[in-house]
Amino acid sequence: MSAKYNPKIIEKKWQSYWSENKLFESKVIKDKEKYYILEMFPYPSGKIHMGHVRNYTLGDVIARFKRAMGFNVMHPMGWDAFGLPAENAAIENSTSPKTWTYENISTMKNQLKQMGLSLDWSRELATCDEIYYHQQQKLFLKFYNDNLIYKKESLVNWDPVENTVLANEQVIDGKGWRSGADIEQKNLSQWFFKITKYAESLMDSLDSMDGWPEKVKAMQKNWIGKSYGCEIDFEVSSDLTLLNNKKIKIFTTRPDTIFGATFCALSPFHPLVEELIKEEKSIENQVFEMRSQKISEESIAKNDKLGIPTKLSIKHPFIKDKLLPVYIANFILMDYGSGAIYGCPAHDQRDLDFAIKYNLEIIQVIDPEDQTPFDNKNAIVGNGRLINSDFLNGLSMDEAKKTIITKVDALKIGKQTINYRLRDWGISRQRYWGCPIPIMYREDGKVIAVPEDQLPLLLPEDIDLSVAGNPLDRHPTWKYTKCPETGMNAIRETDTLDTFVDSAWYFLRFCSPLNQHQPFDDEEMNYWMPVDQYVGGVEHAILHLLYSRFFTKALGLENVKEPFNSLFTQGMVCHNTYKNEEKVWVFPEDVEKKGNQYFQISSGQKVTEGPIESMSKSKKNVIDPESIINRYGADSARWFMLSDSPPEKDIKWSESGIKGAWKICQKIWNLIIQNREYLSMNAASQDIVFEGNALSLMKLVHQNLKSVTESIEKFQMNVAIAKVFELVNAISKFETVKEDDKHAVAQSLKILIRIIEPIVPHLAEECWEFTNSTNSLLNEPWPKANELYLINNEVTVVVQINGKRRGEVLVKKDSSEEDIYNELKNVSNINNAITGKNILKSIYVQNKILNIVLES
RNA sequence: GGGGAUAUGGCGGAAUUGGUAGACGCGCCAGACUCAAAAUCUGGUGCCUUCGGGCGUUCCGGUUCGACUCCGGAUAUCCCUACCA
Repeated sequence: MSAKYNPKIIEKKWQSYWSENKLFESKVIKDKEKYYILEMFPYPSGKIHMGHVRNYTLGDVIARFKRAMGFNVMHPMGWDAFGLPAENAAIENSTSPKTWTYENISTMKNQLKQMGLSLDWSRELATCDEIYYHQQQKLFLKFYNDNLIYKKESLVNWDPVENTVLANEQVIDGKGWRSGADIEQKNLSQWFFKITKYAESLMDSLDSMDGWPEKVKAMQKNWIGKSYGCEIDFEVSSDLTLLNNKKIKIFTTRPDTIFGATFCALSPFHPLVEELIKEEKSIENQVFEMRSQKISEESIAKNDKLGIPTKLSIKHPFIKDKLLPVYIANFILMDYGSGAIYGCPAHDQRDLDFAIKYNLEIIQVIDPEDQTPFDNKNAIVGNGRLINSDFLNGLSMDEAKKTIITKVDALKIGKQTINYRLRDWGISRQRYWGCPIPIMYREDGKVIAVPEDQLPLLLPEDIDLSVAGNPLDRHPTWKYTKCPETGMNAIRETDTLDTFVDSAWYFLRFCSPLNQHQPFDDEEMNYWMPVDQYVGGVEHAILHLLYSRFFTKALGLENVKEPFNSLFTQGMVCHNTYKNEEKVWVFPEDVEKKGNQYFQISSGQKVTEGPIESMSKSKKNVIDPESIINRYGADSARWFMLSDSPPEKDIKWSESGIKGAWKICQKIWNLIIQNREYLSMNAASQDIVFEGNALSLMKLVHQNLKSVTESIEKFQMNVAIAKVFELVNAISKFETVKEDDKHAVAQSLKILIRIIEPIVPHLAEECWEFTNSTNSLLNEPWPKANELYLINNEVTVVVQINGKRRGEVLVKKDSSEEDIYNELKNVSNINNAITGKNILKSIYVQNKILNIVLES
């Protein structure tokens, strides 16, 4: 027991103690209420970063708090361990993805342990563990048999140099991020999860998910993008006999504008275009060019609207002999609606731009409510009544929509439809370091699922990554196999699964991570699921969270309809950025301030301060958690992560912030040291009736205890920290005069120690030792604020005149309005203000406020 | 273009949900200790003031005895999404 606060020593000591006594290992206890707290598991990139520190500290506070509140807490941790960076790193460092990944896991696990997190490491899993992806392959087969997986041709970004598919974010300005090659659009046969089958259900349950931030729910709703509309078949009229009388199905959310339709536009990927090319060779090149144009996301928005005229027309269903010309247009998406639209230029800006460019007819069919005249430049999109529309004239837009839908339905040329923006989830990746897909292609062309008893289908380890392309595809033996039924030759699927598949069910696996026979044990799963609190970054608001919800629904679990009861999305960790004279980013540690100017220490160059941005390696504005823990200790780092900003908002890393955290840790330690003999006093102090200063202290302590408890429950950790500060300051200033005072201090300190444990667990444990308690701190229940100290016999009532604060009076609790007026006679300025005036009204809120309204 | 969020001192941020605006921290100022500095401790700190007060939660308006909080409008910033028919 040294008198100096030494986090290095005490943090090690308690981490070993917790681990040796397996204090955070969890198991099913039937008659105890469970609490499953989960933070998004990390990708093992090498080292933990400040974002992890914040995320996991937040989760840990909740885990430790709930534990103290008497819950049976499960708080597991694992690794999102498959993925492309491992392949790249393996090439750079001439190692294997597997070695690289497991080495990183070991480093990062060690770092997480140094943070003092109350994690149940006995449940640790990595998605690249054979035991994990074995079970995942079984899930794949289940979904395959349930018809939730299918294969189809799909466009991908193809890097011709690396021989591989790239994700959208790996395509920068139309070029591959590594090779710099022009990226092509290639049609590849790929596997898909039928997530769209659950679009309705995924949408519906959002409304009842009260524990989720509105923001995230809104993002998911937009992503699913439900819209009501109408499909209408148009008959083709053409000189090309092969295409004449064919049908084009269009989707529209504005069937009311059908009389304003003046052209039809097809996606360049529309099946009819394929046929058209055969007939109309002259447009083939134009179509190919248009197809290849869709490369980078940003360039799409800037693209002009282009159309290729065709020899086709479609017949207007309600205007006899009216033909609408058919164009192939670059702004029509094949995978939304039916890949074909009719254009109504007067009431859609895109259609109008297109019509102007190609000199097409423009017919106004909505007379807007605000009577704005149509200027032929700005489409009228607001509400109004129908004009120029035959039998629809005079109707409102809603009435017109209904009328048309009824009509096309009766004519059997269309129907009302619901359309979703959500698309099926493409899960094929032409990559090595991922879960192999248990499928083979037999020589007779049949697709065969690998039987369950032949799983796991393991990744080969003798691979060659030095050549571009997928090593599984090039492997000399791996992909060759035989059909288990017929013995015919077969070739394995060489694509692996998207890593989002791995993370779409890991929360289920945590319930029984060692189970060799099934993905999860039903009994354990039914006890622990759903996750009570999920904590992670908002960047996963859509994909990961939607996929996880889809998996949970697709598994058809009886008792679990949604995986995450509550979701908390924490903000990012930001930091100053600096650039030197060469416009090169400079590490903050390499910057010193002299006067008003910044200089780079290593080069002596002048440095300019850039904007505060989220920590990222590329901008070099990162702070290494490990060095912070070495210098200040994990408790200080934890404290700072919680103290400065509300958890949902971004926090700015600052030297003064971490120093402040260090200071308060030290202050608490010194406070305990100074009063240690009181802490070990053995009197039955609970029964003491405190008076005077001691009573005031107890009141403050219990009020703050209540606030801290409520703040943690509301995730307002910064407020909880503020209340702890008040507590520490009050106890520090308290002077022990009488014997009872010592007991008041002892009780206060014990409460203090207990409630800081979720925040600074090592410090708290070390302090708790002074109490000589037989109960270890972790088993000490969360204290409950004593009602006795929460009640005040005297209250301050604020007195307002005409709504403005003019003074206050200290009165007995529950005093009447009359009592207040009596007291006011002694308050000169108020008394002066009201004497001789006519009191119009007097509003009195007991124990709070008296507002006197005077005649002016 | 569509959707969402936010706006409070020099700074990060509180405010029991309509009832003392600015808790707590940082910074700053003053003092104590010190030969001195660091550290620590004590006190002060929204703005203006003729010391009576006046003004203050982005701006304009409304509801109310009373508005940071509710309603209408404007501005700014941020995030998501993006030719979704």
